[in-house]
Amino acid sequence: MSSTLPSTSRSLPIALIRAREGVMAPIREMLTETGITEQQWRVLRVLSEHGLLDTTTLAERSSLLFPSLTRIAASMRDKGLITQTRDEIDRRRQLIEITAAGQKIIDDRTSQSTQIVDDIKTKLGTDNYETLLDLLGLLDISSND
Amino acid sequence: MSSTLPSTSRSLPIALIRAREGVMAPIREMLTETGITEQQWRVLRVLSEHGLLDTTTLAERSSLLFPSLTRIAASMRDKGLITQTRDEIDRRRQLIEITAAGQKIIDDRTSQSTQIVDDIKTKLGTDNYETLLDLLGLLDISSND
DNA sequence: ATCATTTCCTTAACATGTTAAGTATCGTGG
DNA sequence: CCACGATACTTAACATGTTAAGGAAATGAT
Repeated sequence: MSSTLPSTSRSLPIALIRAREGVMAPIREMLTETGITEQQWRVLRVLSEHGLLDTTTLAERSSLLFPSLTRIAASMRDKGLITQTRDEIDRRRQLIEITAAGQKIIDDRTSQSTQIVDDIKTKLGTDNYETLLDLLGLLDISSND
Repeated sequence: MSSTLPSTSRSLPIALIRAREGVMAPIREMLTETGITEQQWRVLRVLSEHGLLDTTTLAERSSLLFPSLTRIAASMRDKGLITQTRDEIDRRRQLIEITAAGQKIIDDRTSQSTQIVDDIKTKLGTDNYETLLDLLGLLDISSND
């Protein structure tokens, strides 16, 4: 007779939103100075880590939906942060690569970004931090079990 | 000299996004049948739990930004899910209340919603589930420590 | 080769996230 | 009572989330 929903104060979706907000607040603050958005930062991070990528792979690795990435990539191209080229073998594919200007943003902010993450680890404790990442991984659809 | 960012595959913000996506997917599926969005569902949940609320409190409890709630409330009013009245004491305040039609949505979906949450608990194990909520709470700014 | 299907991406439309500016009301010191 | 700042919301503007439809290139069966 489970006729009552759990209190919203103990709701997992809401807890995830609030935790994300807590984590992103200092990062967003940093990015405001840089003039890029959180999503653009994610794209730069992935491109910096993996090099040349097609749009599908990039969308997956940066956890962006395809239509969002289309717009974001166009904006980043206009800003000179990435280049878009067509795959000559499979002309449906688009290949995206980070530019020197894009890489410079990463380089300039790496130290600051690392500090923010360290602060969070300290706040939670390293063990808890790792536990949290593991538990979140269990909820991830794309890494199915 | 921490000159390298953590791999994006072990990034907390991205893990939070993906976990949220995993949790919300079945809920969103349920809500599609109902014809309301995830945020509207949250508003209904909070109103059902707490009764009459002013906009500020409602925004906070449903984890929505004020401008978003303004739009969402207007849309929900037009759908007949809530009522908006002005506070006669403090005429700046707006009081929002769930309607019978809104409550019916909650009632109709409570069982299904509970089942979804139970599935997640089972997937993680109850202990892990509680641990996860606790850890997420530590990241929440609004519940500062 | 040709047509249907699939794959990769773009566009469109609407809702929300986010920041900033604007409006109306309240409370307070002078 | 009045000017002032604070509070509670609204609007605006732009970026993203989300779903659906569309377009172009590859693939496979005939």
